[in-house]
Amino acid sequence: MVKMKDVAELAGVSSAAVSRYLNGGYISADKAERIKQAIELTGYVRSSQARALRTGSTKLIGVIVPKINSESVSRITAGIGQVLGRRGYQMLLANTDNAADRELEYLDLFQNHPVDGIVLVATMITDEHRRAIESCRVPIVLIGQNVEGAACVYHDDYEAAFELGHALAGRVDGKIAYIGVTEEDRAAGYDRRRGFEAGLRAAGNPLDAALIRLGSFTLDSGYGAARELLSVDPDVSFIACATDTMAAGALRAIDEVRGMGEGIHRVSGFGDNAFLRALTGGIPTVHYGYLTSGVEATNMLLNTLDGVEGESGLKTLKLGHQLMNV
Amino acid sequence: MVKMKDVAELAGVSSAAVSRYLNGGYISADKAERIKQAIELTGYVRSSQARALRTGSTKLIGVIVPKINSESVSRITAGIGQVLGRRGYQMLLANTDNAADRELEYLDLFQNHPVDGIVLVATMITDEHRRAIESCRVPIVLIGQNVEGAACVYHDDYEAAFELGHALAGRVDGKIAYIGVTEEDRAAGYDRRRGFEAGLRAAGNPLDAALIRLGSFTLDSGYGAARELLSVDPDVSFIACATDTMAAGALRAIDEVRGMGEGIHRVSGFGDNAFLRALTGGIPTVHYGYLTSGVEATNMLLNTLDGVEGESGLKTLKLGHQLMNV
DNA sequence: TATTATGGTGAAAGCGATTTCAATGACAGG
DNA sequence: CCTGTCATTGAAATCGCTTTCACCATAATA
Repeated sequence: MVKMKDVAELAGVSSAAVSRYLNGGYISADKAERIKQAIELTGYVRSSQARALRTGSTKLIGVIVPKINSESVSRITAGIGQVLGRRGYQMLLANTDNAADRELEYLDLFQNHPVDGIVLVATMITDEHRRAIESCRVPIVLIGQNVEGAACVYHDDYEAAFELGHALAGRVDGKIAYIGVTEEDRAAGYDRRRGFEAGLRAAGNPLDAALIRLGSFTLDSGYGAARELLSVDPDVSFIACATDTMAAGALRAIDEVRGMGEGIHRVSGFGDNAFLRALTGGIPTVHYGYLTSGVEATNMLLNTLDGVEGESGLKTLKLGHQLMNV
Repeated sequence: MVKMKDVAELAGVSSAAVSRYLNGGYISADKAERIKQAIELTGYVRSSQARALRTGSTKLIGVIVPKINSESVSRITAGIGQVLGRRGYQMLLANTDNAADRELEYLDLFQNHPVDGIVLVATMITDEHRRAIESCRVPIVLIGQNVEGAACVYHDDYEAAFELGHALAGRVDGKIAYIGVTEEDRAAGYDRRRGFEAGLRAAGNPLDAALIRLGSFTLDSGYGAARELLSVDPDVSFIACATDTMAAGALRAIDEVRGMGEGIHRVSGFGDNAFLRALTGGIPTVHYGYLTSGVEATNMLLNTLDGVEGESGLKTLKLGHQLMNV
């Protein structure tokens, strides 16, 4: 492995000069040229490990996600990766498989170890999380939740759910049921349910608390909850879900119990899943710019790290949403 | 930041002793105990950068994927991450967005830089790829393609497509069309099309070459190709696709042109997508153990790196498949 | 002419670990 | 008592880079 010293010798300069050449310090034109040639000749690449040890910066960003194989998360991740690549950073990906404690574990691992910054695609935010975020040694940005005191890029789930509920209230005859997710997930659990309820109520068609069920983000859990709802109360004619994935499960349940329908105006979701859109013609749902949230969050983080002036540093950013098919 | 020397001083030993304690060298019981206490007291964690510089190993694995937001890839990635986490490695994720040149770029970046090994979720394998893989400084495993001379974990797309074609040939009345992907993708493009054609032919119902179209892995491209097929030949009654995603697009096209049907026995795909399964009741498709392929490939790679004896090192591994809904 | 700046330069001091090496004391065998 | 093992030990050398620092020309200023 050719190292800096070799290049320096070949170019007839000191390794300090080579380092300066590489990092843009004082260097005369002719030596710069000789160094450039020597580098090309030897195929030298600098050891990021040595550089990291010396400078303390690794050009690595830790990305913590709750589950990689979900459409929303993988879109966010795509956005993050896009910006990271463009700006010369690399992504250290940690998948917690929805286990909050592994989230903390990685948060720990990352800051003690090699990353310059962290993007946390957040679900549950416990007090322990808040503490860990607070005491984080490197800059950190959250995606998907709005947490006081931390930089966040999020969508207004309450508002979106309110609008969805309000819009739906009038167009559904029969009872509306709701399949949510754990309220520990403030955004997808608490905010969406409360917003939806408030929207229905505002439209004069309040949600029957007996028709609320809890799913676990999966298609199967949506299916199971829907089956139960349909068997408990045959008057249920519409099932609103906290995610499109669960809505797909609910749809299957409805198909099984009631026969195939035209697929729309029987369930609603969140996320505007492409498959659901194509295969059902479009259920009422909320479109979020997932990719954008990854992009925005990452730009924010890197601006702080690179000290880009004029550009905004860490702050909280609310992104817009769009009601679909209502 | 507390360093090894601090721990050593507190414990009244040399830093060499602390290093030995950490790495399992000769150390007496009482000193071990004192070091243990000192570490707990100070909250010392060792700098992976310094360690990496000295040992040359980063405990980082580079993972190159063509696109993160696709079900198959994200399942594979989940499998990779699972093993990596369990075995004390971390994942450096590079998303090439389906650009073959960025694949090469990352291959380069990774081996010059900080990773101990590479998992390449492969699509197109050009000669340049082959050369890059050949000359790779670190161990590398491919997923999804079977390339001579490289360690590969793959599915037998030809065989699966053959079986699918053969099974389908008898049950479809009317013409069968095919939407494939670029044949530069040997597995998903070339093998699937050829296998499917051979299966149909073997069953005495050969594919009309005029009814073959090319998509680009996306739902929309499946939709577009299907629209065209349906307008070109009204006798087309079944559209086989190289991926479930394109099949979903084709299904939407069929729905639009011919009205909603019962959703099955009109298209087929590859990948056994969960949404498709739930929303259509199940189209004929091939189930691959994507997660398993990630797991197997990563275990193989880490076995080589860690020098696990008894366990298999780098080799090529063909995984099974399963026909669904035929 | 006497002083400052100013662009350029290399030697050398780290960054925080791992690992070689020679030295130590204890202890069994002769 | 002497010698050879053997488990332990710390000093010191690296790993490959960045960065300070002192220093040197040369140009600009007084």
